[in-house]
Amino acid sequence: MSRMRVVFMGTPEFSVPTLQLLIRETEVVAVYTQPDRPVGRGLKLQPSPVKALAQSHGIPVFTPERVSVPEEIDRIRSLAPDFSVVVAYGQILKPEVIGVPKYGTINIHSSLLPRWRGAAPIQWAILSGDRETGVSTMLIVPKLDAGDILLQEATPIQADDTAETIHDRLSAMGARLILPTLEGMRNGTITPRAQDESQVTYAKKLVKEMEQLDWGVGVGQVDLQVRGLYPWPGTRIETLEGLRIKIKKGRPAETPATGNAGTLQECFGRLVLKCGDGAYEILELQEEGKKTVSAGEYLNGMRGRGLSLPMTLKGNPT
RNA sequence: CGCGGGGUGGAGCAGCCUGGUAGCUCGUUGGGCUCAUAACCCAAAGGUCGUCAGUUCAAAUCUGGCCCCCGCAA
Repeated sequence: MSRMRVVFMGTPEFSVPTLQLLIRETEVVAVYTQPDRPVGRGLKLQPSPVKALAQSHGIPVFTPERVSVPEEIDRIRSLAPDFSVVVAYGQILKPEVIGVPKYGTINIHSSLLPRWRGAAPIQWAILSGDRETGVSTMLIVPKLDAGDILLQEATPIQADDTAETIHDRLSAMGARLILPTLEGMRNGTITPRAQDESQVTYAKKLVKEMEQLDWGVGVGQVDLQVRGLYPWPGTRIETLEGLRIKIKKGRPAETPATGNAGTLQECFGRLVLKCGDGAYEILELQEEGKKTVSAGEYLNGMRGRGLSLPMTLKGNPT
């Protein structure tokens, strides 16, 4: 059986496992990714993870600001691809681009569609307290994440899962799903399934401001935010003294804390945040400009600085 | 030249502005108390204060170069 000719479109780390697999099992004739961006301290221009991988395999890489222009469409057409595979590319494809490949343009989306169409499906699944999430392969249509579903695989969201752990898991799961999807589409053994529009939810893009913790909500919701927004944008609290602290890891406390909501306190040697309806134990945190430390280390440092608990947080509960 | 914080015994921090005995909390080791303990008490070990050079009678502290780490922004 001849190897399938694939055009790959993707950009971040999430796309890498799928590209790796495609490079091994198919003929990747071209890779499209976002142009190099200034990234990191010093704002040096950095290639995307996808670009770095493709180049290391000698695959032609294209980084147009807009892929849906005649020049690029002609180029893709000349490559005569069997499929285009799109994984977190970061550009909207026009119908003329979608229509080029012989068997179709396939997308890997990190949710169990029709739930969580949009930009941040992993985070919203956690923030909403979903019991499970997963990946879907689907046909790309001009409407955002609305194409027919091809294959899906689910994974439970555990109590200690964060957006980071789910991201890594779904990234690998997506890669596992791509070959069966392509083969199924080429052989006609997969029947595209329309999304149930009544079940659609949208995962709107995350913004920096979401890091601000509303400590007036319940402990359960605080836990969902800490895990769902980790590692970005994270969860931040600020004390009246002006300490700006990011909660990196935590969990609902085993023992209820006394005192008012919105105070940071020490409780049996543990660092605890009193919320609307209980106490949240902070396990790892990071003060602005400093490195991440465990709660125990942070308490030690506080004593060295002459600071003492409890401390009151800024912000108003809803 | 994007903005900013930091490198001090094993860990996390203070001291630096206003140069002149190395401080705090924890950990480690030994001893004590206790039926017992992650609790408490006593004692001890452990640091060329990132690095190179300069100023000075004297530098963790002031000046300049270099290395490394981190936050923001993207």
